[in-house]
Amino acid sequence: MSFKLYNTMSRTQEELVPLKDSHVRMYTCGPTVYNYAHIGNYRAYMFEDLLRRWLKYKGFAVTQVQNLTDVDDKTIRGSRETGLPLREYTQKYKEAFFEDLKTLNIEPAEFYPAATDCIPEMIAIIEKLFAKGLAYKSDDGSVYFPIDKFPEYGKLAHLDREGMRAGARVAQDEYDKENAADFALWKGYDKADGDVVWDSPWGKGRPGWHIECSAMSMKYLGESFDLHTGGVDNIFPHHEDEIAQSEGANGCLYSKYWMHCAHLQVDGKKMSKSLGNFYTLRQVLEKGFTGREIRYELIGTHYRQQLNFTFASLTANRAALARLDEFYTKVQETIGSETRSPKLETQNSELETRNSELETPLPDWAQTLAARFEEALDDDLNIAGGLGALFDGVHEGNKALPMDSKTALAVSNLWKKLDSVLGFLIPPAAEVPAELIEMANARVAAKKAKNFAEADRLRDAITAAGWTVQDTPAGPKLKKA
RNA sequence: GGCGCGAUGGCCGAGAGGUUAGGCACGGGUCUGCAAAACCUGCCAGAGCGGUUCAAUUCCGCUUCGCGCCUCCA
Repeated sequence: MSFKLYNTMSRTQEELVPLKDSHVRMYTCGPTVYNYAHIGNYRAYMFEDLLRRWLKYKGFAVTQVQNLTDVDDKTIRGSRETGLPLREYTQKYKEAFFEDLKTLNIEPAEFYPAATDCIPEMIAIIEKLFAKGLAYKSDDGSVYFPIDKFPEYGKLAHLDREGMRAGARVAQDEYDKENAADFALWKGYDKADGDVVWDSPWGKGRPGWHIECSAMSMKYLGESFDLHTGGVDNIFPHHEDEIAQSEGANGCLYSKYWMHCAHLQVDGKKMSKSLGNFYTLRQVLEKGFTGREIRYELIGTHYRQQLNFTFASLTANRAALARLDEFYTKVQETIGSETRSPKLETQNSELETRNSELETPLPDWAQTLAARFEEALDDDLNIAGGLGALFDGVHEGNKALPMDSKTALAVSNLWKKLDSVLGFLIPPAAEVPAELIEMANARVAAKKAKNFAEADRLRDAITAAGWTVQDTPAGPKLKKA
């Protein structure tokens, strides 16, 4: 089955066919590193993560570039307010961004170029545009792109220039531009920029916002690449302007497909500081939720649908994850129970090798799960359909327990395969403190002696320590509550 | 004003022109010292009004409501 995606450019679903072989080159708009990124930012990065993981699952080679915007109004303001040099100021937030990606188990892209490292490439594009008459310099030293000279301007956003008038907040006091809608390629030096300044053939200044993405994508992916993604808000003007600059300069197609992620809302409202519903990832973690739980929340709604983020659903997701973990743990125990020996690890990996050699077939229910999952994800990343298949599979899998160890191993391998897409399926190994194990064992002894009061007391103590104990045929099982 | 998206059960959220989505929560049962988990089972749907059709929650139109973009916000 082929992967179908919704292309913003055509406003229809299309089959993904890379420009070259089975190699997908994708560019994803990254963070502006002026602050800790908020959960809305991560919703978009999560969508891109699911996309890249699905492409790899489908057998495509993926080269992903995600930029770091480290020079713009906000980073400059932050750097001036804190009295730190721009590079030093943004460094902190760059590092925080990478930490957050780890927390959410987002796979790293192949390249994370910073805007300030690609200034020469940006200048080169602007020079090309000058040569083609697609750039002009204004009196204040800025360089603009004349959109009237690019007839296809508006093709992505489906904006016709006539409709852009009434009601739109087009700044009328932007002097120096030939047309109010022309956008800046280069911003002439302003005193407010302090020491944030570069030389260029047309004078001192700094790059415009849009040009950085054109420069960085071209540098790593070539003049034409396969897939460009971002938040819906980027469609206009950012991506429209990227197309104008890039196609204007190169005279060839910029990106074959465009995918855009809808916004996240909190409690049904647009997230904003004034409404008090604005959260960085770190703030949600501080409320006691794990990266894995937040990942589940952010990935679980189709990317083109607004995601309503609530703490209630985050809590509900915890129970759903526990259900998945319960099943996975039982499967692991089944594998372990028939390979009990001091060299458990070795045996397991041997078994695993043997399994792949012999290709122990998956039971019917697991094959159905995999097929339904793939069908759903192939349909423009229908994650809800995929999760439905997963939970149906868990239901059937629970019924199929106990299973023999070879089957369990095959199921376990399927789980690992699916986890390469979902990134939350394999539960984190929890280290059980020794004294809790002792308490659990003491409780078993108390139960044998029919001293149920003592057994309950021990269970309460374990609960108070933040764990739960379950009685299973294989003995007591401790889980983090 | 222009462009676009959406409205499903207590909550979250899919697919399909006639056949169980799924998750969370809740009710009953099996198992268990009691629990937990698991299993069985129940429960509650598709904004409103028209139209097409043998049949629509699913297609079309209108209305209402919500949301996004319209110059640097993912």
